[in-house]
Amino acid sequence: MTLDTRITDPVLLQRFQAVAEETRLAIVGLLSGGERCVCELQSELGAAQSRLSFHLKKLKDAGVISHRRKGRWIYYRLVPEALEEMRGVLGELKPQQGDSWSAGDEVSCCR
Amino acid sequence: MTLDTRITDPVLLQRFQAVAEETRLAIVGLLSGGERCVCELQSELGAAQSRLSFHLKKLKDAGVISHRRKGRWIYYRLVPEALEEMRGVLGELKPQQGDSWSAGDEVSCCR
DNA sequence: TTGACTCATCAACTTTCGTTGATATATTGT
DNA sequence: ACAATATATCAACGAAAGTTGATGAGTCAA
Repeated sequence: MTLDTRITDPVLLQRFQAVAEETRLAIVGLLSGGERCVCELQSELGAAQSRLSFHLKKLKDAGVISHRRKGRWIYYRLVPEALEEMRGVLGELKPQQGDSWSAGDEVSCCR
Repeated sequence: MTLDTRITDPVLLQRFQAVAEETRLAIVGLLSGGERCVCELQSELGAAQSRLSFHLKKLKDAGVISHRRKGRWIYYRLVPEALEEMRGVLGELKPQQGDSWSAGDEVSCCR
């Protein structure tokens, strides 16, 4: 699949949006140490339960995390494939050879 | 530097925020094909000049793109180091060994 | 079944973000 | 110096996102 196709994928955008928030980036950081239940995240982040739930939903809807119930608790964990997808796209974004600053002699662009 | 240090870096967050918007992600996609001036982006994206300028500023403030003036035109291009930084953090986020779903026999988390 | 516990959802509110149109600044050609 | 062009900035507005407190729904133990 081309970069152009991948970068216009709404799901990709949704994933970047999911991660691009302070609390959610912190959540993702914590989950990289292994799965956690909400109450653990709650104490580790010092965030209200309602607020945490809101952010977990964003991450889950974007496919960045998944969850499973274990008794009363719900454990969240990262979805490596989602992170890999973002990583992959970022990796394709490097400018080509010859796109250097010092070149500076292209044709003018407008009109 | 530890993952914890990197993931709490405000600049990293700013970079994810910069990229996590439809127009800006499209800009980044276009710039991966080489530098462009604003008027080129304008026609390629069909976006108003003022709007484009707004988004370019976000990307620039986050260090995701840089610019140079060439006569009347200002050319923007990607900053590979910034993309690499994001990529690097995402790469460290993969869960460790033994963090599998089927394990399911950890101690209970709360109280 | 009742109460305690964990988590999700909702409505109201506040804050942040993106858009638009107008204006300002810099550069070039005449 | 002046007009035209390219881009940035600003203020006003609307829309989207985050926060808070209250309530609902599932689970467990007594």
